[in-house]
Amino acid sequence: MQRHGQELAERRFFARDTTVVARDLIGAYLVVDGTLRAQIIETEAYLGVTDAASHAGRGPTPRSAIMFGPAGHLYVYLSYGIHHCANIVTEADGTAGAVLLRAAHVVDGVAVHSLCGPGNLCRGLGITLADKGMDLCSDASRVRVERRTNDPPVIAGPRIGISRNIDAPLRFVWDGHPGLSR
DNA sequence: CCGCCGATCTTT
DNA sequence: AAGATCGGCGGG
Repeated sequence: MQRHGQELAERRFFARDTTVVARDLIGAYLVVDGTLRAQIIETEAYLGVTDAASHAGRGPTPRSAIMFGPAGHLYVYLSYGIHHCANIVTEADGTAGAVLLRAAHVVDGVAVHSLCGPGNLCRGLGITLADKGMDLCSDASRVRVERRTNDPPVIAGPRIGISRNIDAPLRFVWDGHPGLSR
């Protein structure tokens, strides 16, 4: 695995405004099992009780309670009974928020490829419901986040695949990234 | 308890 | 355009 030397994201990085974190995560690296590196190229922000599209939009439920907890933990849910979707919890403890990881560009030294779509991303990185609640800020966790060292061009737009609160520009994409084909 | 429907993806 | 596939959640 290549050494990049970036700093690992601390809890205070995630414990900020969800929209800001979603934008700042573009270009950051997911490091999985210490062997797989994937640079994030697309995210979406899901807010708290004010966001009808968010799982936290109607207050905490057994599934979404983790979104109200401390930042830096992984919120994973099952989509359409088939796919896993991974989020990173944001905001101060007690305030709901999470960033959905939608696409990443894998750089493992041998094969370089993109994982487009949240289900494909989880599949490619081996993230399942078993990883729900994982603390990304713990040395013991198999998934870590490395902060980016420079700012890629980022475009904001409406989120994808939702039927409520459809206009809010809470989707963030690395503008012009070659791996972003669908 | 029952029924609906989704932060998706693949195939037709 | 539609099917796979199932758990969470809201209504009764």
